[in-house]
Amino acid sequence: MTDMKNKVIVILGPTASGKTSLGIQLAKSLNGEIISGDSMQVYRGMDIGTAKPDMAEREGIPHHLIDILDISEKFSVASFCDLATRAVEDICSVGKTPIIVGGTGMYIETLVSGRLYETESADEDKRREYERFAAENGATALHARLAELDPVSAEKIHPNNVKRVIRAIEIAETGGNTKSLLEQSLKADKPFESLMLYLTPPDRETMYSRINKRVDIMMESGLLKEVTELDNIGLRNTPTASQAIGYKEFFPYIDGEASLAECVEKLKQHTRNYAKRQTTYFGHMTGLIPVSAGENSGESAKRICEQWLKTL
RNA sequence: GGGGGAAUUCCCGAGCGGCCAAAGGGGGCAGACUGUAAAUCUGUUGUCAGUGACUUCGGUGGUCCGAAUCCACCUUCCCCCA
Repeated sequence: MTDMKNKVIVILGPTASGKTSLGIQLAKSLNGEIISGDSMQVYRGMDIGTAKPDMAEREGIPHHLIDILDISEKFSVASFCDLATRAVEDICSVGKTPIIVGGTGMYIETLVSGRLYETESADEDKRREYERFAAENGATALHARLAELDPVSAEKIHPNNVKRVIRAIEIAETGGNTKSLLEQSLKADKPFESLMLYLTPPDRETMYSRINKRVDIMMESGLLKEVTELDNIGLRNTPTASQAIGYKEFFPYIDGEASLAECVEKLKQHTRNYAKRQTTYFGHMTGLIPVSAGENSGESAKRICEQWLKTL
């Protein structure tokens, strides 16, 4: 018997597609535990806006990677992969099935493929310096610097995408290697076997109206209060949490620069845009098993999972 | 009742005789994505058998080789004086 890899089930899909409840359903019937694959649910206090399942909804199923950070803390793919990998091991070690549920495509793809490589972590001061450089001399000038250090990456990254340009420069300058070389030499070593269920979105119109409705419900549930309280403790100056959709949209209202209705509208729009971006992202991922969200999506998903878990 | 201003492509908004299917922004649609990813960025957006043709700039009729741009009338809206 060789070293058998752990098996994990992954559920992904755009926002408001029903991932959370499907995950819990599966966890119940497959003796599983949930690992959240979401970049924002990790933050304590961000509940309503991130559509975090509350205790009742969780139905006693243990959830990992939820409420593990203070909003002031930074989160990234790297930390996610780290923590998620550990969670998978823990869950498997007690004979249970890990079920990763989330919509952050990049996090999940990176985790599952095991393709994250080691390199120096980010230097915030350096980043700010580059940002200033780009602001003063133009994005093209910064891109030109990348072209000298790593022409292959420069070719692939659009000059206007300053964030990515900076990251590539960062790698080239600190790692003694370049982003493109790392990408090339990368041998994806999967940390575990995974079955990826993709909750296919309904037609655009339905998806959007579902999103709009969900935002209205969030408002009724006290989203504004949640945002205001978090803003009082510095949300808008946090490195990662401040980016969350469902929060930043209200800053103009809090500052008296826009009406509540306008902010809610923006929030709906951003959520719709986000959902679209997610579907684009999932669209290029391979190995996804489409599951249409519906009444018996739980049943069919369950059957697929059971069968897969039986195989070696 | 008198005087003045405005009507532009899905929306806002430039254009003020040819270089205008019409700037710019928004929205929509499509896409990229390897340590900020709920972020960041790109393309596209009148129609069609698409280096070209055709229909658009409130309506109708004029002027002109030529009009979104000028004139007349009509419709609607806004402002000022009554």
